[in-house]
Amino acid sequence: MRRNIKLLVIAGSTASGKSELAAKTARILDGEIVSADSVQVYRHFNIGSAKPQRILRDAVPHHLIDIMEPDQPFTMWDFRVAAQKAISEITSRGKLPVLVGGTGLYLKALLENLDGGAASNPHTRALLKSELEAGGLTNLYERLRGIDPVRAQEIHPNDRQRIIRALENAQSPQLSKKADHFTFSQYDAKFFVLGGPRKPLYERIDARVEEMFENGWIDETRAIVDMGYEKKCKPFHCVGYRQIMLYLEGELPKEELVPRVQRETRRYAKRQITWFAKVKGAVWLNSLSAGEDDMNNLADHICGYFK
RNA sequence: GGAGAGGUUCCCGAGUGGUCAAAGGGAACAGACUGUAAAUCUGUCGGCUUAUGCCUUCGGAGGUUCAAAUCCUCCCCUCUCCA
Repeated sequence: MRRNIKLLVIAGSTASGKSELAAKTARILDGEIVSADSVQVYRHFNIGSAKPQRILRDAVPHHLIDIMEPDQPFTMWDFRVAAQKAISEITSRGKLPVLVGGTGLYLKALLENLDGGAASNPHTRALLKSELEAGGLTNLYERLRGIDPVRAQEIHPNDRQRIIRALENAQSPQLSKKADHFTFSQYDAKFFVLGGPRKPLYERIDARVEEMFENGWIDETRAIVDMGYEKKCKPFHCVGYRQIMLYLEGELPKEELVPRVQRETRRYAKRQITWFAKVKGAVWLNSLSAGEDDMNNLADHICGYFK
């Protein structure tokens, strides 16, 4: 099998400067960007997901942004399929695919060809959720132990989300197994992680969150609600939108909103960093020194790997 | 000036003689991660070359006791009410 599709991956935590740097390098290398971001796929969630600015998007083609409505489910599997498609289109044009994003699982699903098990089934999931409410988590966990003790071993008894998924998977008929899963990656990816010292990163996050609120994040959220989307829609549950929803419902005082979102964003960044720290062969670059010249240098540095 | 209430480990807050390095929550730090992943979950959280061990800690200084965050004395500070 071919393993020759070259890929540039630029990962990193929120506010690490991925989008900007990716656009720069993509322009130099004649590439197109494929976003690996679980929230940017959703339309209308613009400010809070820090979608790349218009200027960047006009300068370089971006894929997998604004492809879903807020009430549509989108999973790591959907990402893998969509990204593979986008990548093959890009390469067929003779361009370099530049994966950019902070969603570690998505990147992994694509790069390592995770097979993911049975397709998620809204019906069984709903059933399991009602069972959870009726019988408690422990019962579900015990059941999982009976059906798939190996998987149960890997999951913590408190992890309701994974327990439900594991049961959903275990209870599904085998036919749902994907036939086309690869045993090795078809991609030859060069993986970069943007970041830097924790302190400046956190300062940057705090400042950016504040800026987002100044840019009308609350109004944007309210507008999406007014469009008729229910709060159970997935993107409403991510960092920031979630807290804004609480505020709009009167559950969170206004003066606590911004600090709260800043804190959650910092935590999110930490989780991302923890995730990327495990990626083998990744090259870490300090992107926090901020200056325009520094960014250009970084871009040149990255491009050096593709000559 | 008088009457009450209170000062506990980074914060909030339990604890009124031993089972207390001290519940619980928060914050912080670290980690996990195969179809919700910006999600979900876990661990650590006074110090010590890591121990059924030692040392330091519950406003301060003394005292009682085999033993005190817990009892007594004095002092300092905070809050509420009355003047």
